[in-house]
Amino acid sequence: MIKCVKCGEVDAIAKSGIVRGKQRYYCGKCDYYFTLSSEQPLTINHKRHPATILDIARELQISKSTVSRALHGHSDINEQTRKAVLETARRMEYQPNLLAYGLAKNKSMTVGIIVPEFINSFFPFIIIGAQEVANPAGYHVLICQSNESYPTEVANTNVLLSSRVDGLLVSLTGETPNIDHFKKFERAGIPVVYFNRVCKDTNVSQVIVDDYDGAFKGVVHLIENGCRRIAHIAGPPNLQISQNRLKGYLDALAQHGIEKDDSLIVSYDLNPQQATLCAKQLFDLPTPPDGLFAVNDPAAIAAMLVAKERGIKIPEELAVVGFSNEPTSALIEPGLTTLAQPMGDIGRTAIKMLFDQIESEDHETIEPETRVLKTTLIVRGSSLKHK
Amino acid sequence: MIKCVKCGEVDAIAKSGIVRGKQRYYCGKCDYYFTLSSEQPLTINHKRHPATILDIARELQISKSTVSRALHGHSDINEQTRKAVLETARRMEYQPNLLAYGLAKNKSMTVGIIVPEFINSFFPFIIIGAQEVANPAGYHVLICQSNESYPTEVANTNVLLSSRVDGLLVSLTGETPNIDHFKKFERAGIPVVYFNRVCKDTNVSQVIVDDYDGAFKGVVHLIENGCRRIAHIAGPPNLQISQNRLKGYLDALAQHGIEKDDSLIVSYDLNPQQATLCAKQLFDLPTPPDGLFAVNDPAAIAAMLVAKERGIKIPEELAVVGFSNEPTSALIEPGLTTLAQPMGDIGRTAIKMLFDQIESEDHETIEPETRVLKTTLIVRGSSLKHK
DNA sequence: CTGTTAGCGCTTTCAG
DNA sequence: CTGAAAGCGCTAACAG
Repeated sequence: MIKCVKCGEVDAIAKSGIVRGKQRYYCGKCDYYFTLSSEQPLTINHKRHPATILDIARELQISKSTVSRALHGHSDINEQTRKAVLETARRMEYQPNLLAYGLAKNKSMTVGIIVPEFINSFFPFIIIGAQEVANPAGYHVLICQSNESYPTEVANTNVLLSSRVDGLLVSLTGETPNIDHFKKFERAGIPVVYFNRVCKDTNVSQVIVDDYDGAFKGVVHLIENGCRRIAHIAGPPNLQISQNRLKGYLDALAQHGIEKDDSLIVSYDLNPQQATLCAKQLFDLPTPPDGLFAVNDPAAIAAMLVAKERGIKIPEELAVVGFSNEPTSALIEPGLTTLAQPMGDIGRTAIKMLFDQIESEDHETIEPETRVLKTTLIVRGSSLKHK
Repeated sequence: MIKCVKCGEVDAIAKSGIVRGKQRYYCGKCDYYFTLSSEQPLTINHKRHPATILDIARELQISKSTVSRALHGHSDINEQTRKAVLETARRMEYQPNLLAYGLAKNKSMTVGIIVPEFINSFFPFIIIGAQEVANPAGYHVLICQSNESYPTEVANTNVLLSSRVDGLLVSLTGETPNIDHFKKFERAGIPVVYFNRVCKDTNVSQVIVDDYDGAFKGVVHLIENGCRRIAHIAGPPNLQISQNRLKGYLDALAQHGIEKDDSLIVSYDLNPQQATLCAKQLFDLPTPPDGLFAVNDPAAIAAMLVAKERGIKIPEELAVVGFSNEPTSALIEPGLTTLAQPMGDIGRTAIKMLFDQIESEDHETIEPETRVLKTTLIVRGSSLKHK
């Protein structure tokens, strides 16, 4: 309710245009034009209730539809009105209620991302890449950790479904047997892009690196450095990365006339302790390996620690190659030779593909696509026998 | 012929009255009541529209309030009705719409957490601790990265305000000059708990470690190992951790009769590259240090790399102590002596304090509290001159 | 024990 | 260019 600043009248007050971004009023009783100075205390009590568009509307004596339009820079809006709304919003510390927005638009402006863990730097780098694209577009990223546990991954999908995410990025756990739990998203019309740890299912969008090629390059590098008995700490068999890296390893051996020795291939479930056990098992072999290709850096590093403990000299007695180029690989001694993955690119590419699907009116029309990025062999001390 | 919808039995089926106009059946084999409507194909089209309580209500010919009550295990509900609702919900793949729930209850079941970065493992471990408490309580954690940038931190606060988080956990950036931007939460009645990187403001709830004590212990350890010229790579002056660790360093020196030398104290803005520069500056001194206490592990490790590059022997010519016990500290060579922080505990404690405030009806009544956790000196090779 | 009704804050036709 | 009104999915009195 507006009160004339001159005579105090409340009934005979009419709006009379907007000047300098402020609503001007006219008092019919004392024939006086005035604007409400911004010094006036606002009527909201933030304690009870954050400012809403209705508060702004009331303050300005306009409708909330107009406020909504002004806030979104709708074209059909008077410039003065727009300014006044924006100014009042600022003064009231108005923050749009994303819950209400999401409910009305059926769009949460949030994308989910499920990663197996974020203690190592690999997934954080990917998440950062994804956020670099998402945030400027006005989207938030809801990060879930499956903790390498299949049930947790399933639970995560339900959380994200409840949060009504507009899209989902996933890297599977080492024990995920199938992707049935992601079919729910498909049914709900929510696009999903898999990255890094994907499943056999080819009918999905995914971003991966050329694991076969990377593994091949890594193992060839070991062979060229004189290794003949090359062991492999492999990943869980359900993951494509494990299968492809194993294949790259095997093909590199075959192509160089080295016979495959099954006792040199041990499987690791991505659990750090198990990597240590795998390494011990390999070093306990009657004829221990002179080279090691591990499915990832943490496993390679765990093996290096075991080797050091046992006095096995790296790289002289054992040359080691990892996968991913975790920052730690450059810090340990000797430095770990590894296959660098473009982590930021993986995140950016994956979320761009996701946005393509989100933005396309009809998600069906987008063909599932597999984007394959390249790895780079980073040579460090752990593999250079002759030097 | 009637078939049990649960176990498929056909013989042990009996009629069991009529509920809401439908013939109800009872399966004696699996002790289950059902009506035939459940056999009918569901009417929802998930593509257009995920199941809502209204869909369940229509299917069961009951009101949506009843569905709501059944779903939340409200006591005043018929057990049979509850079961029917739950079963239908399952069949319809019903997922509660958190946006609608939040709007209605004015509670998003989400707490925000702002961390400066999550490439190092320190903050991830804290986040995991927080999630361990939050998830079982039905809360989600919305993770924001301020990226050590004050403007980004301010932007993050607005995002979280819009998301209507029920509470906030924050660790400040190295350049945050004040906490005015968090006052918005106070005004909105949203509790905030600061952790690790806090501000001078004592009138807030916070979880920190005893930085002074940790630094003191670390520096005394260096002195006891024969260091006399101990340098300090200090953190940004706006942070309490920097001030307190510096103070611990200074007091340890004073208490052992070692005079303070300002040229041995260099300040670092938490930017990795700058740590390297700081180290170089110290090693370029006419009389270089024989000991180094760094405000955190990344700085200590950066300094160790510079030292190695220059052929400075660690620990013989330079003993090093870091802070936090990042996993990498155990992997580099020599191992980095450091002050372990109970990261999981920090996260768990902080979010418990937050929940205490969220759950208390009147947030005002909770007195701001500062919880101080202990650090532990982890001695590794980087500091053991006599061995 | 269950149904009715009125919002929560925002968007979005549809009329002016 | 602006307003009125309906509705997004859910909760919460208030009646029965």
